[in-house]
Order: sequence, then C-alpha cells, then structure tokens
Amino acid sequence: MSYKIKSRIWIESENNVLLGEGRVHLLKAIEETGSLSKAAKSLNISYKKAWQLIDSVNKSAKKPVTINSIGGRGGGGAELTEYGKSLINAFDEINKSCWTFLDKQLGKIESL
Amino acid sequence: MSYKIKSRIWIESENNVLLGEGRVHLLKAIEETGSLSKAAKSLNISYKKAWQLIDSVNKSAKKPVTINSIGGRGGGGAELTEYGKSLINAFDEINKSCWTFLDKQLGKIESL
DNA sequence: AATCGTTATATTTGCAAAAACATAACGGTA
DNA sequence: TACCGTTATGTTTTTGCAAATATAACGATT
Repeated sequence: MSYKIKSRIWIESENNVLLGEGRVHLLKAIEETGSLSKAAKSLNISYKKAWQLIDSVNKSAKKPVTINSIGGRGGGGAELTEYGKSLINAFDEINKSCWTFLDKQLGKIESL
Repeated sequence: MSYKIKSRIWIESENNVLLGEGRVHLLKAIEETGSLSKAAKSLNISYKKAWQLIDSVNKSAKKPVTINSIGGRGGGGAELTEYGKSLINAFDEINKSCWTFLDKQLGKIESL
C-alpha cells in the first residue's frame, strides 16, 4: 500500500559499461570459486555470457580487473586483481549509500 | 579517459512500476499536447505502447494521474491531474538530487 | 605425447518483447 | 445521423537478445 524508490547505478568508461550489479555479482563469484566457468555455474548463467561480461569489464577498465590463465594444472582459472577487489568494494559502498539517500527522499512522494 | 557514475531511479507500488524516466517523459508530453496519441507521436513511440504505459501508471498509482476522455469535439484527449503534476515534479527533483549525490561519490573510484 | 578442465570463440536455435497492422467504440458537432 | 479524431483493444509480424550447441587452443602434470 506504500510506494518504494528503487535504483540502479553503474559505472561507465568512454560510454561503455564497466560495472553494474550483475558484473559485481559475477566478479564476487570468481573470487570465491577461482574460475570463470565455476562462477558462471554458481550464478546459473552460461559460460559464454560470463566470459563476455568479464571481457567487457577488462576492456573498459583502466587497469585489469581479473587475471585469466589458460591451460596447466586444473585447466586454468581466473582471479581478481587488487584493483578489481577495491573496485567492487567501492561500488558496493556507493550503491548502499545511494539506497539510504533515496530512502530519505521517500517522504516527498508519500506526502502528496 | 575518466569514469562516470550513472543511475536510474523509479517508483514502485506493490511490485509494479509506477514511474520511471520514460513514463515521466510521456506524461510531460501529454501535458504539452493534450492527447495521448499526439504525445506518442512526439516521442516516436506507438500509440499502443503509450496507452499501455499510461494504463499501468494509473492502475498502480494511489490516485489517478491522468484523465482520459473518449469522443466529443476533437475526439477526446488526455490531461494530467494535479496529483500527476506534483508526482512528476517530485520525481524530477529526487532524480536530480540523486545525480549530484553520486557525482560527489566519484572520487572514491577515481582514486583507486 | 596423452590427459584434463579451463579459457576462448563461432554458429545455430528459440523465445519473448516490440513493432506493425487492424478495428471497434465513443461522443460532441454540424 | 453522418462525421471526425481520439481512446481502447485484438491480432499478426518482426526483430533483437538469450540460450543452446559445438569446437579449438592452452599448458602443467603424468
């Protein structure tokens, strides 16, 4: 019976999307699993989609966000760089503070 | 060469979208033209899509946002209620303040 | 050199959302 | 009552995106 203000934020670089909620989820799953294919499985998305997202992230970021390795013991894997870790931390922090900011604005609509 | 934080906000009511940027554009065009069909033309969207949006807005809002009339001199028309006008004003105000809020957060990412 | 699980990439298939098209209903006015 | 531009709604077609499928390349380990 009451209104809610919802929001989505994302970071762009040169008009390309760098980071949004979906990409942050995927990066966190990579951090936990150590591989892109396992991360994709854990999020129920196809490996291809996951790869495209990570490829886009690394192409639009100033510095690498993940390090992907092919072959070798275990077939390879993917891991976050320090830059990648601090990027998702900053994103989460800003996103959360945006929610609380918007919550405070709700009264301006409820009172109409 | 630098990042940007972008955002979209919208208002929901009972898990239905009430107002977003697209719907606000449409409502403003109705206010200017006095009819839904003219508003749709001015935004280059089909009349059907415009009608569906306005129908959804009025169904999820607590009070009517537009008054639509069929037939008569000129065939009919659509106009905003006072509630509708104040709703889009509040939305615009909150949206703008959200942008300036996020602008202030950008340093947390640029400095990484 | 054979194996293995992974990254990387191309091609095809399916589906749902959007667009396009069509038509009915309405109610002042002349 | 015939007309007109609008609201309202159903049906068909198109199209863009997601999913599914297939396959190559890689490199440490045995």
